[in-house]
Amino acid sequence: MMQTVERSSLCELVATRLKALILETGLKPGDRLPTEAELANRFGVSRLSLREATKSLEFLGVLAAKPGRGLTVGYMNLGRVTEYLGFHPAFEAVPSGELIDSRVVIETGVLGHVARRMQTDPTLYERLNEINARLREARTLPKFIELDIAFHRELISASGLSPLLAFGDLLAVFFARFRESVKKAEWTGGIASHQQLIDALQQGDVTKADQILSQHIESHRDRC
Amino acid sequence: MMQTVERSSLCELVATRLKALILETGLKPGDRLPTEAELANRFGVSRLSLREATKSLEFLGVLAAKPGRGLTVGYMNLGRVTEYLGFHPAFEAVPSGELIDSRVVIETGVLGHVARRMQTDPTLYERLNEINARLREARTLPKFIELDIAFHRELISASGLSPLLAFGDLLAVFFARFRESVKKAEWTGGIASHQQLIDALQQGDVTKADQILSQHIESHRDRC
DNA sequence: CGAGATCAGATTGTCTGATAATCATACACA
DNA sequence: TGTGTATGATTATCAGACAATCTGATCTCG
Repeated sequence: MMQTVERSSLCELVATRLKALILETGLKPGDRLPTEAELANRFGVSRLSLREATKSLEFLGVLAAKPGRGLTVGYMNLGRVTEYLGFHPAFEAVPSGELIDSRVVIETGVLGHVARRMQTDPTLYERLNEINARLREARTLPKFIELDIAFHRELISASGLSPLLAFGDLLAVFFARFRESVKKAEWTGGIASHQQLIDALQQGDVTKADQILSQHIESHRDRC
Repeated sequence: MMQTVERSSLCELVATRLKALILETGLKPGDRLPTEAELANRFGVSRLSLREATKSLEFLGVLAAKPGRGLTVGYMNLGRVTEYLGFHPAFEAVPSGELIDSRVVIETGVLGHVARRMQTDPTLYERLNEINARLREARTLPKFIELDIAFHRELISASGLSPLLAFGDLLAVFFARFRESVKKAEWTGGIASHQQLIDALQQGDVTKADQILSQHIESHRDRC
């Protein structure tokens, strides 16, 4: 008998059933699941095998477990995923050009939304401006990198599109390798670009903002 | 002694050390790690605790384990992540409007790249055209949905930007709820939009393609 | 001498059972 | 009524064992 289908390990089968259980019973984040012992019994596996599955799901944030309290549906934190995906050597295979192009797509894509929201919410401009101000006072490379990441994150955040913010965070991890090689002389130019960008946005000139930002990100292309 | 800091579970500590191990020794996908027994011994934990960490990382695709062969660095498959993140009830909280806007940003953002690549690679147009042809012959809603997803995936894929393709897959999962409510009468219009889109792209008219695609995706906004 | 089959060792997969740590709840007491 | 304590429930971690499976070396036969 050809059992060509990849023999899913017990762990994966259990994970699939747990997923189905959550879906079928319509559990929401915070709701409690049956105990490990009962789930193991219900699925017909040992408690250990069940634990390997719950641990994996817990790692993703799908589930949360506390001693004395039991298993609950988790609140899904993408940070864990980005942390363990971003470092991975498999992603070094992604050509630098694709990373840059992808960032340009996402960051320029949100500019229209940002400009529109700036009209009604003045704190957006203030927050971006404040980060850029702190950027001017940065004296060390790590500090500069930290604030530069914060600026671009705030930019996407200002669009109010949370899915893109999650994507941006993931991209930022991969992008770290570029920023390491930034020369100190280039700081000033970068900060000036930021300022032109947010000023253009506040004036509602999306086309100009787009042009500035594209050029700003493209400047990484020479390196690496 | 205030130990207010969240006491990371052993599993998480081990996962962190495993990550560090891969980074420090510069292991690449396919390379072998020490055995579970040795790692457990090195980290000072039981083999079971170590296994919970490796299982979690295996789930993400960071590691791969085979009996008789040992642990190796994995090839990182994002499909697993999207499968278990996409279904999660926590994401139902994301407003529909944000999902639509995010999709517009990504899909219209790649149009320029697609049009450029179409100039040198005629198979891109052919592939999109073929999916749309099969779309015309679809008779059931599930088949229609499947092909519609395939079309939009192919569109992003044609840009050659693999990071955005991964994001698009993730978004597609969340988007499933919209497609369920598509009326049969709307199929025809959608297919026509697809055709106008790829024709505009082949002619290099990115502005026109942008306009068609935006309107096409925006049409979902009424539903929900 | 070479190629295929076979066997032994190594390694992960899974199980059983037990103890410690932690939390939620009910209860007794002031 | 409010508070502190005790109890039970539940997960966290451990130890040891056996089965399943793969890798690589050895052996046999042409």
